[in-house]
Amino acid sequence: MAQQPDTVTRILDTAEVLFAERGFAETSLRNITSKAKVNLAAVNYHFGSKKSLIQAVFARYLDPFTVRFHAALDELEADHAGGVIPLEELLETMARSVLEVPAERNSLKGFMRLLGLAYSQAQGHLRRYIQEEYGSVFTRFTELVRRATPELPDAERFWRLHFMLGTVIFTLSGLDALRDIAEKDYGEHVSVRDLVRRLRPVVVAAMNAPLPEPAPARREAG
Amino acid sequence: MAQQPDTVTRILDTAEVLFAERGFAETSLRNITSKAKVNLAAVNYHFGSKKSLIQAVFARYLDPFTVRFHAALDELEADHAGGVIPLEELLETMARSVLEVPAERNSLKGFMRLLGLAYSQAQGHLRRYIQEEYGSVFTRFTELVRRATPELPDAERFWRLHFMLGTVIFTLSGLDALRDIAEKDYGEHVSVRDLVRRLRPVVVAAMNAPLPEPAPARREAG
DNA sequence: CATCATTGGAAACAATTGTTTGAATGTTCC
DNA sequence: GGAACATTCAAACAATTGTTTCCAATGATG
Repeated sequence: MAQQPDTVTRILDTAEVLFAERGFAETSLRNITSKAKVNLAAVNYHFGSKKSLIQAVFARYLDPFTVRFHAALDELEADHAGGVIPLEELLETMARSVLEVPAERNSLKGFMRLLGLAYSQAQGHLRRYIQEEYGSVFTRFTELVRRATPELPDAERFWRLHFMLGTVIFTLSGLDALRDIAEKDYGEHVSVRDLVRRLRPVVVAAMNAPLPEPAPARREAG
Repeated sequence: MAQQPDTVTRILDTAEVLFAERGFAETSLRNITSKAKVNLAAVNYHFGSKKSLIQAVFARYLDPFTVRFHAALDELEADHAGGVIPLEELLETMARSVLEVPAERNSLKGFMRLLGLAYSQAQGHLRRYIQEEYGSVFTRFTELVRRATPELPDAERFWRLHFMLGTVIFTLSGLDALRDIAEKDYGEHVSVRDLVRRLRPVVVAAMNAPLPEPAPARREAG
């Protein structure tokens, strides 16, 4: 019989799945511990609190991701030796880094749902935690995007990046439901890699879209 | 002194705000009733259960929205007398309909966050409720989009519409946080209408993006 | 006047929550 | 072996949850 993973890993594995399925508040520690076949107190013993468990679930993905992404960006910058890295390559690199980490554990879908939850579930502590721990890698990325799209006003680029972030997170986090519909209506099985392939031209076109008409002059308050 | 709205309205108003701020599970009935200054039992008396209250909050937006949207589409179809309605006009009409309803109560932001929650918080009953009650409007809309984009394969259009749905919901539901950043970093106050203005060219470009390269032939399983 | 739906208040309900405790067990190292 | 430490376990804790009940007051409707 295969050796059981240790308690900490079992808790993380189970918590990850349940959080992704139901959200944080809707998943009790008893749900987790019973499904993981560990004692209830084990969570507080190993992680201290439910909050910390949530953060630990994210850290297990984001720590290797940031390492990998930084390395990939290093390589990319070396290849272009001080020059500008084209937007397509930046996006490609990001997509590859995001896909690689959870691919090792066949949990891409779960990770995407977690990312979606991190944004949507108001859980203030999580947003703060992610921002503080992993903000720098995104700052680096957006700076490279800035150089790749010099014609875009800063504010416009900021918003478009978040538009695309929404596209990706929303789609991949709701993937199961959407996949069912797509398969039923178009008889087409969709893998995550198919989705990435479909996303590529859409994201590029969106980032390169013409600038919006300028805002109408605001009337002074009477 | 201004006449207090009746109990049902006070509950709905307060629940809407609190749900949008913290999510459904994180908002207790006692939170709602104490802030709304109504008795705890009033919720179960008027709505039956917390689930029904959640659905009622949504219905208060979606009922007038569907009426308005259907009417706007009727008008649009009449204008184009059997012909094809351009994609831009369809999107414009949708945006206008979405904006009009909550604008009357100055609660656009809250409504958007609610929409985001409806998708992200796994709350199965809510998704089912919305799908069953309001699915037909979206079916009608997507059919019109189909005629406006005949060059797109059906599956591709399906995915791109959901990409854009993600863009809009994600952005508008996280609006407060994003707005703070944008205002701090770019000294620019962003209204919802500004966002819609910025979204327009992005969404159009995304829908009209070139088709992705065909999927690589799948190797047969060995 | 009588009837009935609505409000308010307080209390209790049973269930579930995250967390803590203290004893039992296992593991490690001298 | 034995001391020191880490882990597991069942049980209990205090707090909060959605829901129900009972009773009194109110206001509108017939």
